[in-house]
Amino acid sequence: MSGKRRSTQNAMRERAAIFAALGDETRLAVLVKLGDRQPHSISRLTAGTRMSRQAVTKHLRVLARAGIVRNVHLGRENLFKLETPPIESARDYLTDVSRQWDDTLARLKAHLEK
Amino acid sequence: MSGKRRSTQNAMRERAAIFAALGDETRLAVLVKLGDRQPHSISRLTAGTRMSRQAVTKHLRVLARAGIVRNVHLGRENLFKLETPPIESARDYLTDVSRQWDDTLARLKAHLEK
DNA sequence: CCGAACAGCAACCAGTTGGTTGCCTTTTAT
DNA sequence: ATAAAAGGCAACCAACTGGTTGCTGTTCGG
Repeated sequence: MSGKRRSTQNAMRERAAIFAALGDETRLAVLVKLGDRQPHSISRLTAGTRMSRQAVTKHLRVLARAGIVRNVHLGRENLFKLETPPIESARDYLTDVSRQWDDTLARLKAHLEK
Repeated sequence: MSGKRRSTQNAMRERAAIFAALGDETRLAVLVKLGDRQPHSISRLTAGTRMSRQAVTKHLRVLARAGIVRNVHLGRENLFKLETPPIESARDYLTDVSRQWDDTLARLKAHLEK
């Protein structure tokens, strides 16, 4: 059915968005800072960065759109924290791509040994 | 030492390049086609793509520069095949990021904050 | 209450990306 | 020997990205 095809294409697009979000050095640096699982304010994430606060804000928005990060407003601060599920999904996808051939072989073998 | 810091930054840049290369829907589609571990010619990869051959060529070059794909000229054909090590390295990095505060991250953070 | 800290919005800019088309070279097949 | 298949190269284009600056609004601390 074409419904299935569309859903896989959507999944594809989401994955591409996740990888694209990860495909920037400064965003990876932000993720490393968020790796302590604590919410960080934008100013905090900007400190020591040689970049403007707005630049960091834009990067955070990219990460948020990809679902890699989630934000919560607390008082005058906007706190961001790491969201692991999409990252894990992307990781699983990479395993699939690099193992496709092996999987096919394994399935074949299992079928033959039945 | 700042030599170590530079090396982690280089690793960072390489990873960003890999993720950036993966961050495009049509490139992911190419990778899926290459998932059978067999070398494919550019024309073959273009077939059924609604895209021009040159567009596919550009995408392949992006993947090649990231080390995800390797090409070999055979006669008049240019054959591309999947190269798994960088993909696996990227996957491992994602596991590190999503894992709770493991020591790889701790070391990375220490170096970046120095 | 008032200044400073935190942040959003908009405009703008240069460089990169993703794609096209046109033309040329090399290799294969008949 | 020659036409078709495979692909490289260059120019060009629109759209997106990553970054800046300037200004405004809100919330906290003294």
